[in-house]
Amino acid sequence: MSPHPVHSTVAVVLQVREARLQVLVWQRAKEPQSGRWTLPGGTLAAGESLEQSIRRHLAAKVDVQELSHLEQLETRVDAAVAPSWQVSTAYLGLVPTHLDPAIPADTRWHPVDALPPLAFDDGVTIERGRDRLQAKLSYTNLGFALAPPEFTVSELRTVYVAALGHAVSATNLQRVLLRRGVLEPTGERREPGPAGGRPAALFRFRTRALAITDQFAVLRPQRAGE
Amino acid sequence: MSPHPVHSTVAVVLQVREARLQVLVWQRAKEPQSGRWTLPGGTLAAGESLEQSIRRHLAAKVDVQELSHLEQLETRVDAAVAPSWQVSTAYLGLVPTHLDPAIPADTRWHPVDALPPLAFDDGVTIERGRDRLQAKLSYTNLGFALAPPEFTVSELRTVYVAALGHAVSATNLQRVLLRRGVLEPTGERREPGPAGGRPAALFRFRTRALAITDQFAVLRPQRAGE
DNA sequence: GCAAAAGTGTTGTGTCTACACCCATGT
DNA sequence: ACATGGGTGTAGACACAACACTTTTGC
Repeated sequence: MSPHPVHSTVAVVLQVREARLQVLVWQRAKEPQSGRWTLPGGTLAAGESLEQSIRRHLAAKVDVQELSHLEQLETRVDAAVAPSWQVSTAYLGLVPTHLDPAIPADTRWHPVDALPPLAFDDGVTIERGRDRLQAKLSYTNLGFALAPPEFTVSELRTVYVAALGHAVSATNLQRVLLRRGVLEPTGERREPGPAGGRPAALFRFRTRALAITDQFAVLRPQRAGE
Repeated sequence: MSPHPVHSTVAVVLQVREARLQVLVWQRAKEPQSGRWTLPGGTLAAGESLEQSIRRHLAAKVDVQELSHLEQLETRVDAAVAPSWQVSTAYLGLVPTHLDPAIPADTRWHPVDALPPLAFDDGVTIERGRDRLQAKLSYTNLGFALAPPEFTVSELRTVYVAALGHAVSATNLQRVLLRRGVLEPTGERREPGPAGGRPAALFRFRTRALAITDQFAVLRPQRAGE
């Protein structure tokens, strides 16, 4: 066993596709765990940061330009990998619905609630990524990372339903996000389809950088006062 | 430069001491950064997990039994350290107020709002640890990790004030934590001091394991319904 | 006119802060 | 009695879910 561990970075890349939250995974051709699916990633090179590393490895799978958000999840020592001693840092990456990145033949999108057999602890890592996404959808503007640049409220609703895994009321979605100043109307409207219906107003996220919009700041006095 | 990085673990150990939130730091005797203060920690050994590693290194500074909470913060590649290539994983550790761990001569507690010159990026790491603590005090029962086993509401209040850095109303603190089922009365009372005053009821945290007590779960329907 | 889809008005509920007031003790 | 510190009652602000209702379109 070498004196220093091999450090690798992996990513849970999530996107809402066909109204389901899906994760990008890659099928191992070689041992160990041949045939099983794993998260994309690879080893850390000298002189690069962890974020540079995961972006470099993902570039082989997805166009990095298409990642609308990337944040670190957790680092752990991988137990089972026999000869080499491995430390890996997991990231969460998000891709907005209007993009359909070209991916290599050995990779595939799988719904996070119907995963194939996974290698190592990747199942746990995916779950952690999904939990993080779900939590941040509630108290930040992270929706921008899943949604296209412009959308109607009901389009945004299907994204939230897929990501959160429960029903979401379009009425309340619109009101919450407008009240918090997360969405703004573009002024344009989407013309109705052949079935008719009132034309829908188009919205966009006011900013496309992560911001906390619901300070769960209990116990804080409201009038100034440090 | 070796082919693999050296992996080290460090910890932001926080405790409320003398009504201020303080962090345990250690003064470097050797270059690089001799004389500056750094976070305790050390290199990862083969066969141990990251959590085992940081607990082992901390054992030299603080009795590990006294850590009431330990969670991972962030991993990053340390830039400046000249010859060796370093990756380090930071943890947040908490010590309850009723303990006063014996610490070696080269370590000291420093208030997080009045820090001495720090080596590397340790200032940023400490800030991140404090932010995490402050956020979790709002929506979890993490107060158990700072508070002694039993306490009056006003004692708990001073802990929260020190940790959060802003005024906290004893009235509201009691009500919020009781409503959420975080605290429970022990049934005992604390006799008043020589100045008199009504005797205070004693409370304890109902559980001393981390639990989310305020689901910021906006947009979730209240009647069942997946 | 009628169906379809979007959007608004309104009500009820719960959680929170703030502040007035009451309670139990020592001197 | 009165000072000291602990605890409760209550009102107002706000955010939210739910649901009825109205608006705007196609056929």
